[in-house]
Amino acid sequence: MTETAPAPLPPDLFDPDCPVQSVPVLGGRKWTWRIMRCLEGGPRRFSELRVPLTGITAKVLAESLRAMEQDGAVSRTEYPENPPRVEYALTPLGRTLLGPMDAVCDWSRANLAELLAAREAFESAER
Amino acid sequence: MTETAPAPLPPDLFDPDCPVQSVPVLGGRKWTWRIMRCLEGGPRRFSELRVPLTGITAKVLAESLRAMEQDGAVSRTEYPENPPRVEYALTPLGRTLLGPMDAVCDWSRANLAELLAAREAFESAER
DNA sequence: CTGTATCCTGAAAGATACTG
DNA sequence: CAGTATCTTTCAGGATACAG
Repeated sequence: MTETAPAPLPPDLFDPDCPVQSVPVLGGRKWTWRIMRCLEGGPRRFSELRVPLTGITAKVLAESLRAMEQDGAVSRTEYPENPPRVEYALTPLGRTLLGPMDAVCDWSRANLAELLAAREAFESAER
Repeated sequence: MTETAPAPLPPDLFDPDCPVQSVPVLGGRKWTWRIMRCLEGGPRRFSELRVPLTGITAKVLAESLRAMEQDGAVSRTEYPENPPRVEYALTPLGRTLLGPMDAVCDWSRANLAELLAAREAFESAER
């Protein structure tokens, strides 16, 4: 058995219809992770979100929030006042995502140095 | 204390230089998660990867692999044979990412139904 | 077999101006 | 305050052909 027998592949995960492919809420959007973090501490208004999310435009924030609302991770509450007030908050479903997100964030922090070193080494090797 | 005092925001995570912002390896790419999974069982050749990754083009696979190699998550070993053989494998660093990835994948599987329901409810409410 | 070289498309993001 | 309406930019991704 010295032959390199190809190890078996995981069964699912490879058809386009697999749940994980939709990697919901996180799907390719740039700001979703940070928005989730901003809402972690409680409900926030539109303008309150814009402050910590440096550089985000109103348009992109509105689009992102609507996508997250659509996926059931964020709720939007409109108060019929003047001037208008709207509050965004994590739903119970959204909160359950914080744990898995932490796992990835912690990994990023813990391995950032090694990762940057790898990038530098790659640069050096290429030239 | 009936006033809605804005809860404090997490300290970091919001400046553009924060480690987590680079969310390495995963950064916005469409195929990285699946490629990681394909390599989980052991080293694989370029053409072996193309099979389970239905629909990926050679160009995109090559680009993705190079990005992952650059981040130190994947190693590339070239064998000077004819015809040429190249094997890709997860590095030790890459392997440590599998755990956090599992957390998100498991979440996706566990909450897919609720998520799809939320999308339908959103559709209904909009019209 | 393992890629690269072009060209093209589409979706997200950014800039700017304006509205209820 | 909380967005929308346009327009432009950017870049990952896809299609196809070709190369070492």
